[in-house]
Amino acid sequence: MLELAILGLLQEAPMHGYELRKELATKLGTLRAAISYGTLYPTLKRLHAAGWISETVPEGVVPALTSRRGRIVYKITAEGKERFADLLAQTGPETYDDDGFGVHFAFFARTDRATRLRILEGRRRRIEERREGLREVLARATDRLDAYTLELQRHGLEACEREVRWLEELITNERSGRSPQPDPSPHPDRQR
Amino acid sequence: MLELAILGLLQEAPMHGYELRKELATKLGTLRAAISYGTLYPTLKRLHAAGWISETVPEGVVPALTSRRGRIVYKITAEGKERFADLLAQTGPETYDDDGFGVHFAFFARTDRATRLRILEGRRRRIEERREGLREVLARATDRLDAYTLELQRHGLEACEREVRWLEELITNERSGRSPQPDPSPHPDRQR
DNA sequence: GTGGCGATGTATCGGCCCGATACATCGTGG
DNA sequence: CCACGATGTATCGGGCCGATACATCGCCAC
Repeated sequence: MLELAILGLLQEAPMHGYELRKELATKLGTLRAAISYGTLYPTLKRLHAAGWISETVPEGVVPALTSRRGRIVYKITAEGKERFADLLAQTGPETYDDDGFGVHFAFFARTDRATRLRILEGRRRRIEERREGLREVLARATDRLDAYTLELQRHGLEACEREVRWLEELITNERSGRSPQPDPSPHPDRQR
Repeated sequence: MLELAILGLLQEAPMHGYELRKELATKLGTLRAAISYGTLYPTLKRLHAAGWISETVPEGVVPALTSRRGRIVYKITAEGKERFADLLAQTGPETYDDDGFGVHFAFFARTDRATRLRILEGRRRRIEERREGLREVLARATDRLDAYTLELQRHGLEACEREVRWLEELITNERSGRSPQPDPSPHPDRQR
């Protein structure tokens, strides 16, 4: 999952670890807590070993002057781009859980409409199941559970209902073409 | 975190693993996906090693007849109850993240009012910070992010605002004593 | 009656990810 | 001139997950 997110961000621009972590945090918003370095660096090593990203130590225009030391800039490779496309297109069950869906959604601008629809519908189904489970509990176990636990269920149920409505709206928009412009062309690298 | 949840459930009634997992799933509702056995059994071993729960193989009234085999019933010990009380009362930063808060809230019926208030307020603060972060991003980075990413942030922001309102309401109730009856007496063991 | 099948039940393993920790450099302001 | 906060890379122990394996129980179809 993190692999997909990293590849996606590096597709937009090369970056070093610290920067990557911040971009990750803003791009993924609420759906995932800020990634820890204890996760990030090992993952970057893994991606490098797999040949999907390259690690380069940038030596400023004049090495002796601009030597910022340690900074390692990661850049996606051609194989990495293929890998990213594969991950983006696949729609397994893990695509519909909270983390998986969030990451996929964050890169919808690079996903084709058919896949977007499949993911949105899969996610809706998943949330509907969760919602039904909660309704079940609230209907059957009102006496077995204390007031706080019930309140927790009620709040969870409300969140599910709201998310389903949100997904419905997104699906409708996708179908009617009123969706946000996907901009399928690669992002121009941002200046840094 | 899982430790707290297990101890809490076993405080209500002795159980074997399978049952525990189901109770865990309903009690914790949305806030935590169903716990995996790959987590549950090692954790139970850990709790047993620490002396907080006991493992017993129940031999039916007449062993040869009712032998259901393997089933291991876990029961909380006196030390376990102390441990549970300690965990319930402590309010570190991990008490305010999604998982931690959910588990603590689920056992609010066994928590004293002062602690409940502290936790609710800590949680509110945490969510308010998250909310401010999202507002920041939405205000400053509208041009840097694509429409889908923005929609994700917007949706996250809405969820934060709603959760803050929910917490406000709970806090008000706690302060005015209109909160759900805490029922501080130990649950009568359910028949099984 | 028996044979399969879904629910019940215990258990392990590889691997992802986290929090804590350590350490070095840079820019700024006291 | 030096202290401190932001920037930056890296490791380690441990919690938790999904996949997998395997055994039993109750029931229904054949």
